[in-house]
Amino acid sequence: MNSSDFLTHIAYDSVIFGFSGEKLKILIMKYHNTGFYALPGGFVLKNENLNDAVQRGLKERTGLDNIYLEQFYTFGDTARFKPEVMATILQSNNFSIEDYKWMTERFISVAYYALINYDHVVPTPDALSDSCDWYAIDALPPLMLDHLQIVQKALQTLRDNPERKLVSVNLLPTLFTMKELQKVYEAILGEKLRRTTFQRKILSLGILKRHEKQYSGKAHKAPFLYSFDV
Amino acid sequence: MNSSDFLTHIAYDSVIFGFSGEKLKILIMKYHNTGFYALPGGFVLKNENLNDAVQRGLKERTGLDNIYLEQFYTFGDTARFKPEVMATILQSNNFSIEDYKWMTERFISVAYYALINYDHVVPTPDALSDSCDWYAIDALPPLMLDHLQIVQKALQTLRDNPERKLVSVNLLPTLFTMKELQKVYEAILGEKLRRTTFQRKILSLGILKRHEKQYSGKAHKAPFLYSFDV
DNA sequence: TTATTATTGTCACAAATTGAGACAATAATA
DNA sequence: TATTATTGTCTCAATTTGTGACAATAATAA
Repeated sequence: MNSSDFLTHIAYDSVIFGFSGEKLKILIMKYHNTGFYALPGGFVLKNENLNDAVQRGLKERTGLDNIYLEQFYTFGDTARFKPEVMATILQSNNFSIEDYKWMTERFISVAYYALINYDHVVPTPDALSDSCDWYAIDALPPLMLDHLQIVQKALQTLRDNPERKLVSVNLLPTLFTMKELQKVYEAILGEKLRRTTFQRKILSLGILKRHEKQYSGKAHKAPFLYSFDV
Repeated sequence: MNSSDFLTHIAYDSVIFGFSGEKLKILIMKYHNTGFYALPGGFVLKNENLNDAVQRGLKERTGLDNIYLEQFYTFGDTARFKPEVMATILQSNNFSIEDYKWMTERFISVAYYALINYDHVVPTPDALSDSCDWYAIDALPPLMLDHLQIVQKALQTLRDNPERKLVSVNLLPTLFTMKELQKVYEAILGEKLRRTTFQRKILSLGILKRHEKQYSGKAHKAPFLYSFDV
């Protein structure tokens, strides 16, 4: 695969949300020697569907495979074009600026978000990056270019329709308790919810299947386990 | 302006919704000599914001100026790449295929929708097209490429959040009656609404300002006129 | 065995929202 | 002056949501 296999001027960026009991976090990559923090992103092959490119690129860059991605906005301001940033990254990785000239041109970036249960995956950085870590959404490092703006728009999109997207399907293990489900909603919405109202509401949607109880060893009534049934 | 001023592989398409008392309609262009029906679309200049390109292009192609546009999806499947279609259009307009080779390459298209009151504007076709007409959403001509799919996704987006986007602002004249407003909602949602419930609900949102009555000359009580107050 | 503790599932009642119809108040016409 | 069509508003029922109460556990401590 070489430079000329990619569509020029088109990139994607992804906001990978993870959840693990308490907080909503985001996957951030750090580029070698530059100190640049960035969202996982990449390019589209000339004969590849845009959506497939995102799946492929994400697998290559983070090791994450087969995750549910939702496109939410395409960023195309000229202000996001900072040729010196990409030049610095290329140089730090000993890529020839001549060969990768197309990478220093302006890009329009299609942004996606994904939701995963981060206990079940270990993201691994690719050759361009020296790390690939989770950061809580209220404690992000300084992100390069307009990536903070991209994160904020992703979060807004998520908050605007938490039920329609059935986000929790991907953020929880197959079987989960009502309390765990509630914590997902609270993390996304950024506010506490009332236990009884939440339980009644979510059950009335008819999307949950009830299973056996979960005996945790704690000194109290054991909660039922649920799975999504849609 | 010549070919090399544009970003390669990036296009936009727009779904312009119009309303005039009864039905929701869409603006469709017809290309010279080809019989192709298409959404108004265009390309992005190298030093131009994506959103500005759409405004500019729409003005050039249809004469519509300064309208509220909302980006809703970016279409990037390889299946939408049909080089022979663009070649046919170029030939029918006596454009040299050599000079406009970039136009026959694959495009990823960012789609926008707009909402306008179509009594107040007269869209006029550009040089590429021989017409620029309104079609009811349930009586569209056969559209080229994936343009029908784009229309359907636009409509879905609109239906999913008719209030958040305050769509009616742009579909109605400055002053309008409650009945006219109700008809807009009915056209978008594709269903009848209950008069009293609708009126109570919309008034409770506090986004309307009441003005003098409208004496239409009909033999019944005159309705108040409203405007949006946000 | 028997309290104790923390949490869960469910119910009950109030408050708020929505559904559905009734009805009086008009503008014009007959 | 009655008639007609439509509008603004009210009422009451039905549904949904907010809020707290409470009994039913699963483990632990006495």
